[in-house]
Amino acid sequence: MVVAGPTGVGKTQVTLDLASRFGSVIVSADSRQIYREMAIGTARPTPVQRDQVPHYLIDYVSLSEEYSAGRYARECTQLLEQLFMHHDIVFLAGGSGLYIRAVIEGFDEMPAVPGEIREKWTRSFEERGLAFLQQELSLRDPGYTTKVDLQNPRRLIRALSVMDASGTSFSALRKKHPVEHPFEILKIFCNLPRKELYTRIHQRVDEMIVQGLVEEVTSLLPYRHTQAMQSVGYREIIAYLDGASTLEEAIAKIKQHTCNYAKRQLTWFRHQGDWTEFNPPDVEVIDRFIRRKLEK
RNA sequence: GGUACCUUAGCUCAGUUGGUAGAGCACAGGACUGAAAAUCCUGGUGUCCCUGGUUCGAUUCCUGGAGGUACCA
Repeated sequence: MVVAGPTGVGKTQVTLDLASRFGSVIVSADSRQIYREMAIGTARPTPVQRDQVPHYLIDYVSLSEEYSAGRYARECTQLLEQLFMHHDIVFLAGGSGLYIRAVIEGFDEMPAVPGEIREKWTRSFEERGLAFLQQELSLRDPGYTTKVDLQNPRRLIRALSVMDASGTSFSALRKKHPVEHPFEILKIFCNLPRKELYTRIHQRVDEMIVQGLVEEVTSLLPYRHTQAMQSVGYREIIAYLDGASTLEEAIAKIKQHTCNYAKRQLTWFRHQGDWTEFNPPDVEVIDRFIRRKLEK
């Protein structure tokens, strides 16, 4: 069972309810809850919730480690194999669309890119601009030029880095071979009316502050330059701690940016695969849906 | 009370040597195979504070008024 949905929609509670009903376990598909040090700002399930149902891939790596969708795809797939030896049903739940897709559809094998190579290309971008990257790409992999978003430096840096590390063209590595899974996949999408979702997000941000988000971010300042710390909720509090904004401004920004993020998630899932949509409080409805599918 | 400056898109502001205007953010839509809570793309007619005046024509210049900011009393 894959449970996805925008941030703040109530996935955690629904998945918890469902998993306990089916005597199952939960594997997180969340690119930020995976970090041990981040709890409040990522709305990680509480210790109480984690006592009710076993959770995996939460609280899993340290901020000092590099993590990636590729590593997630590998480790999650391996984990699922193990879990299915003891369980008929496993819940994969989260909002990181790419992570979920990487597991469901598989990720092409690509060589690891040493940090220095990416840094090298990042520097070229900063010093010589986007046009330079575009030019390099059209020299090394003209075919990919028609597929990538040429305006997006991240994509160009990624492709050029992989080619540097592998010596092969990026297109040649991007085979998009679908994977075969030894299990059935049922996709459940949690959604709410936009307004209601945004209201929930606002409330949740206020709760995070009460729970001590500022203190959490303060304690993580040594990691401020990591990618994970650029997440919504963290970067704004860092700006506040730097004196670049007031707390009120930071909170308003977090609310806004979280809503922006939720919208991006909705766009992703709307166009990525066939999801059956539900309203999160309707555990009964989802339960019936799952049982009907299981009978077949 | 006096002097100076400000009043333009939901917000912060730019601009028009007088021919009714534009950025960022917001908001909406979209992309995205290893940094993905990231990154990127597309979409802007709004009594240009109000009132008279000058002018073929004023948001732009002038008069008066309202609100704001700073300084002086």
